[in-house]
Amino acid sequence: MAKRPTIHDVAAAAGVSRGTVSRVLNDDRYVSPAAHAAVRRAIAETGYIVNRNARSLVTQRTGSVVMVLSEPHEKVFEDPNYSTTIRTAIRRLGERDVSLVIMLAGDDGDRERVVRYVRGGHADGVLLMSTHAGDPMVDELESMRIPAVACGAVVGKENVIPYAAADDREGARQMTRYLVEQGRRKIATITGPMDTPGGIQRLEGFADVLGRKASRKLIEHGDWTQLSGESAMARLLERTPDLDAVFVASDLMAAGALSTLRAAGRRVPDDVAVGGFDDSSVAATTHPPLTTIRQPLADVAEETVRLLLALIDGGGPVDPVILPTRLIVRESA
Amino acid sequence: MAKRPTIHDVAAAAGVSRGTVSRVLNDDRYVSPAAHAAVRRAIAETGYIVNRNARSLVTQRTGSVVMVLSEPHEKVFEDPNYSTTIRTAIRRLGERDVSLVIMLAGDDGDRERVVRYVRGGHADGVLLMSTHAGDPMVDELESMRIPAVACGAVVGKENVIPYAAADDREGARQMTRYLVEQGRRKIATITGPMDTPGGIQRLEGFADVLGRKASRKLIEHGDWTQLSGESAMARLLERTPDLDAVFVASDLMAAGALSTLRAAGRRVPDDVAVGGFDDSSVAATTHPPLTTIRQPLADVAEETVRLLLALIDGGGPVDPVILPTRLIVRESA
DNA sequence: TTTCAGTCTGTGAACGCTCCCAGACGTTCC
DNA sequence: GGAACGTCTGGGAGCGTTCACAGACTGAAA
Repeated sequence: MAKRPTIHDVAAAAGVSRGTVSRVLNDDRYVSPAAHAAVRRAIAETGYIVNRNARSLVTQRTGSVVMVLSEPHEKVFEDPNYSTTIRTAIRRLGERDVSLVIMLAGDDGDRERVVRYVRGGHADGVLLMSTHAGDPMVDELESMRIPAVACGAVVGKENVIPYAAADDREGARQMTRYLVEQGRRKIATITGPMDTPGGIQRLEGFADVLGRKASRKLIEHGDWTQLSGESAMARLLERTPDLDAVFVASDLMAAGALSTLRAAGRRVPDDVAVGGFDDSSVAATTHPPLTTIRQPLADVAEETVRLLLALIDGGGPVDPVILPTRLIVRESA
Repeated sequence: MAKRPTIHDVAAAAGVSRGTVSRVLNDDRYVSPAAHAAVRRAIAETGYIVNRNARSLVTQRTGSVVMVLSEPHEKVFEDPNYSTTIRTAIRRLGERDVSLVIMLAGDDGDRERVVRYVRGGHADGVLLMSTHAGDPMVDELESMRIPAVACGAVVGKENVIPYAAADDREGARQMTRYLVEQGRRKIATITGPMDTPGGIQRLEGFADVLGRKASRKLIEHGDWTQLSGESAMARLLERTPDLDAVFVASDLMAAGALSTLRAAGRRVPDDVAVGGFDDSSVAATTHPPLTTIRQPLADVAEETVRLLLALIDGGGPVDPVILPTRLIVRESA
């Protein structure tokens, strides 16, 4: 790679000093129109690009943000929701010339690496994804005072880590109410992990509507994966063969539930109605297509990024943002 | 954030000079066991972490790699294959303490940003994903002499940008041969975009087996999306209503083709056999489950990263790697 | 003893930027 | 006419590293 022009070269070409070039670069006031023009021209002529390392060295700002994915390696990304979030984040951050570094936090080694990375001052902010309750990494990040926000609440840290999220609880209520309205009488649910907000709150919403009818026998837990949906459904069927509906806390698990039901010879929705959650891409491809709850994922991602940028820009504390969900009726319920 | 210890502090704590600390940090020879131990202890005591910016400033190495996703924004990540690649890349790079920055290159503005980023020296290497033929960004990157590899060949640059890929052509042959062996007589195909290696080579493999029987009338093009699979299938059915099999160049498009076939009242596989490609997660959830070609995606990703690291480490030119595919028989064919 | 090679250490000089200060210019106002 | 202020500019210092070099200390060979 050829030697790149430095701020010195630009200054020389423009006939001004480093200081002046730096001022126009950083949009400072106090630079004359003539100098401004000369510098702009010199920048274009020399093809100058500021060296972020040198800049970071003195400003202590890096111009990058790290997204931390707290899933065991084999599960990361299985959920298509990640995609939307990552895409949105990259785009919005990119507009501000902030770059996105992605790190995995699936095991202790990973988490230590994340902490070291952040402690090393390599990121201006942290974007937490699917962080589980009680994760010690969060405490460490917290103690460093680095701007951090979560996409979806961090259970137990709702008041210390700001977040944007869909209204999981109300979404679950919408679906449960719908199943009730459809005349279903024995409604079961497959929840997500109970250390995630989606796991907890979607179950709460379910219970809100059903009250005492939401008995322990009608509740099974999964871990968001398709496979876990299959086995949870199997357990439910065994315990309560006469159930006539199931609210599954994610589309992917619902896809798993569907295959178990099919294998067991139950017709969907005739014998058993199935409701999903997410309205992810799988929802349309299952057979029958899933009736589900749409989360405004792109909006959640946008808001998360907005919160983080606000935090980085040093505005005071920011408030969590909760966005409404919507029932999407297809054929499974 | 509290003031972080510098190499100076470590040197003072260990009773040696900056130089010696730097030497143990960079695993240089010529440092006495006593000094080495003292420095190690001082590092632990002070909680010292090297400042990458300062280091990069002098070494011209950044310790990060940028992955460039060349899809229009709305399509990025629709293909679940991305996930595997990203996950693998993060993991393998992480082991070497190299971090991964992800950038989108969906429009001209994006591509310019990527070029600026790389020209700015912010990455030690570039990992190209789904780059389309004739992309001017590639020429620019090439002219900068930055280590670059592609995950899947860059059409037209096969000899200048090293890559790792699945054996698309042979995979297509495997599927086509299988359809022929099953007694199918009128076999159509839905290809990917003809400026991508998967688009081109899977069609070539198809033609390899069918010879002159692969007539223009039996070929339709999609753009990897589910929707494009639906419409391509519709066009095929209209033109050749009596086709009895279709090889679709991706599972996602195959899912689209399946719904079109279902809507048209064709039974799969009885009336029409459908073969996919990728063995991505959708393959198992379609109805019926897709017979498809498994790509060793994780291996491809591993190899891509390996190539890039080799290039960065300054070994001479590296050779492309092509990995074998495998037929997975399910129910659609 | 001198010479030499090998090991180990400290130090000044970069790397490319921003920040801060001093100073040169106007103006405007008393 | 000079004080006071706002605008604009240049240059030194410093951010935290690595690198190259010089020098000190060994032990072995001449």
